[in-house]
Amino acid sequence: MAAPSPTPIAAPRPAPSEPPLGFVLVDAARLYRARIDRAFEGAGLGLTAGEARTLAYVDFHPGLRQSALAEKMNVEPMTLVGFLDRLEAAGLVTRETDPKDRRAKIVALTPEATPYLAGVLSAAATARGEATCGFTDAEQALLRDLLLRLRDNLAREHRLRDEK
Amino acid sequence: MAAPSPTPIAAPRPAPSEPPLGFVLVDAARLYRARIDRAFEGAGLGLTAGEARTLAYVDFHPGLRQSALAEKMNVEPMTLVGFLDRLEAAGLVTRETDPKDRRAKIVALTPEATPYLAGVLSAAATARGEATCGFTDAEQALLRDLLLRLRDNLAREHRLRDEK
DNA sequence: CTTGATAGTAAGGTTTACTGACTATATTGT
DNA sequence: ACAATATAGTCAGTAAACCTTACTATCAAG
Repeated sequence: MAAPSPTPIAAPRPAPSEPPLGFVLVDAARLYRARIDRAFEGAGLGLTAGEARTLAYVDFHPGLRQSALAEKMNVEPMTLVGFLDRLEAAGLVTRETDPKDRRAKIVALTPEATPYLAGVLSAAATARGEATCGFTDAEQALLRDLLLRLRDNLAREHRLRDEK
Repeated sequence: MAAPSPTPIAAPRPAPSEPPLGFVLVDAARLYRARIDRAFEGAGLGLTAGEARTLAYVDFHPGLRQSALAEKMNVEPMTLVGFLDRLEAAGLVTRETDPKDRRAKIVALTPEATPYLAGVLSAAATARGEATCGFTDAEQALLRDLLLRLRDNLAREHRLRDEK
């Protein structure tokens, strides 16, 4: 066995046997997003995933300024502008000048948004049901908790980098 | 219970208290991808996340045709073409005509790919370590298993839709 | 009242991924 | 044998989501 061949081919890498966590996560998210896009399309809401996400976040966190909303969503303010532009053009949100700071704008849902929001949550629930087929409630909750922790880890880092 | 007030404002929605699973997943994946992109950029590999993912998949599943590789990656064949074009131009993969079917091409890594692959795996490990900061090994494995199941649920559905 | 920070935006680019049309090759029915 | 058809890959064009850079309007402090 002395002087083993230089193994010019097929080095003895540890063979991860399955793709690393990040690949699985990115794959799962891509499929999930595609599924949600289709669900929204089928629901005839005329909303993209990003717009729908914005709508839901405005509902979860009402009365925020754009910058604060962008931070909650972990997107750059400029990314949010595009979403809000389309939602505002569709009459689903308003941008009202903050009386305390006329540079800032407060985002709010219009009454017209209510059925859209319901459609968004319903489509999201459909997609979720399909994705978590075979999951127990406990597993589903566990997955969400793990993802929340992971997201917060990354968001913290992201923010540190921005503030530099 | 008779004739409850019509609650004209602020309907009693169940108040999800936290964003639904799908939103958390998409958020987490976006941050993860951004983190990986930065890691690759910092590593000076000159690869995007998609290209790196392709490289890793070719390594996990050597000798596949493009169509089979695309299916493994859960992307459309056309999406894979772009990744392979750039990887081939960079001299990291080859497309060799399958002797059994001259329409088909077998994707393989070149020797030059080895250090890139190592860099990819290393950058992925760094990002993973940051994302799963505070996770036990068991939690990390659990998360991966849950995501794998979720991904397979969605991939199955995706495939059914395609074959229609 | 100027100097500097902040909120939002306009412009433009990158990555990822899709659909539909096309070419070359293979397979199958008659 | 050969026309009909299916398949593997590709070209072209499109779209979503996100980013960076630079600009305007407003505010806050010296």
